[in-house]
Amino acid sequence: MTADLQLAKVAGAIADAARARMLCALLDGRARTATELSISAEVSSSTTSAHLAKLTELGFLSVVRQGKHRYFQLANAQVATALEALLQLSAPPEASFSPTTPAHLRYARSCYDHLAGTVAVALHEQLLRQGWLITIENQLQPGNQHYQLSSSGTQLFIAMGVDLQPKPRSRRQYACACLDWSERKAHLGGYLGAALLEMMLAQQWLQREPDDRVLHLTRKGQIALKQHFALSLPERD
Amino acid sequence: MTADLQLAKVAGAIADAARARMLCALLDGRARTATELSISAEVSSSTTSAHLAKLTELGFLSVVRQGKHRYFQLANAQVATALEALLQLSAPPEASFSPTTPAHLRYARSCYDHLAGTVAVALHEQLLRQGWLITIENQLQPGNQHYQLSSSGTQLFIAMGVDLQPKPRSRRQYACACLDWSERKAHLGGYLGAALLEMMLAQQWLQREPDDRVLHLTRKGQIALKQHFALSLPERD
DNA sequence: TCAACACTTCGCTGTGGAACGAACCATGAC
DNA sequence: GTCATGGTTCGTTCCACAGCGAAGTGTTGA
Repeated sequence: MTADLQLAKVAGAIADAARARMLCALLDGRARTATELSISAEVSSSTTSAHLAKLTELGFLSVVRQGKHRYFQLANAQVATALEALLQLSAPPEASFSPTTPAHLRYARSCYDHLAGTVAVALHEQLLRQGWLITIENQLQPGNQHYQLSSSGTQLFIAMGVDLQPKPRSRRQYACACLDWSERKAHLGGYLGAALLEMMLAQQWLQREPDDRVLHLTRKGQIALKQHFALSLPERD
Repeated sequence: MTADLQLAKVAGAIADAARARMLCALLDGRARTATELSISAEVSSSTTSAHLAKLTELGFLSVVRQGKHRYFQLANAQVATALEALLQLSAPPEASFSPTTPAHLRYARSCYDHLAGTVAVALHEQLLRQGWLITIENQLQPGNQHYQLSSSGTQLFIAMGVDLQPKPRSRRQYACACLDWSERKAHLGGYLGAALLEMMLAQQWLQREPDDRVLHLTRKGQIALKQHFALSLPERD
């Protein structure tokens, strides 16, 4: 199939009010059951089933069976970032000088399963600047930026309680640069990015807004970022 | 209107075979007449007219009247990058270790009106590393990375014959970071990026493949990049 | 002024696909 | 076993919209 038809097909998967609502609901990276999604999308369960089948078949979603529930989530970070790109387009083009993304979303949010926004970009920069994260030269994939932890970085992450062991047999990238749409700079993605966010949530550095992908940087988180990463971030909210 | 409905609407603009073909045809940044686009899309002129009206109204395209012709082109680089993001999604997700973008596209291509791909990213890095390009701290738009030429950079660009005067009354960014989808790193966008590409094409450093956004780095271009930017790039093709 | 051309508007047709309810298949609880 | 619950499959309805041709508008150039 030619590229243009593929493009139309992929866009078609998003171009429906119900499916768009489901995808937006999943943008925070959490998994949801079909019923939960049918409520978000405001359609019947049978309709939902058809939509989810379509999205799964096209590679937007992945499914996990658990008992009689089926949990759906975004299949990978690429999907999340493409959705964010499209969301940016809905804002009025060239709208004077005001940034297009709402401030609270721009500051800290979840992108699939890792952290995105101003905070994430600042953190990513600091990790590289301090030599905690090292770029791997990769001949096979010169495009994608890949990282590994330096020995000092490993120490730091262990000290903070980040789980550094990816699940066995996982084919996922260990650590890589992921484009931050609102910031237009990279933040940390891959397994390490996900593990880091998990720790930050567990430790209450960040709090999820219920049913939303906005993340709130707590006072505790601010102090911890300064302490562990020597990163001073302004307050917000 | 809520974000999810906007998302569906924007995706809907792309989710049609004819419109997708038109958008792909415009991805190289060149402007085309309605008739040319109707041929690309393989539909009648009346159908084409309706499609183009829709795309223009939604902010995907901009139009310039010239005599009895109407020239259409992508409205801004954000549109081009969002389209590229979607195109990436059509590739099989997590397809083992092979990069998703075809090699010739990944190496050098036009993204709207400036250069993208491996070459563009390498160039962008070098411009910053050598201090020819300087980051502007911008309080109003902390997200977008903006640049200006240093005095040595200005000299360099003038020596190469790049036109450094933006059109008067242009509200376009002078120079900014633009995300490179295949590389996942930034390249140079904005007015300066466009002027640079224009010079490179005029000087035959790069050649356009007819009716395609693939760019071919010529022998002359390779030598010039080394001479002016101290940038050694491998051959391709 | 008129013919040629580029494009738009209008009216009509046909189809893809989104919606629902009812019936059906699982799984888990009792 | 029986019942409740989560999800899918099927059949049907219905509407949005892409498609076309014919007629209309506007511009150029002879």
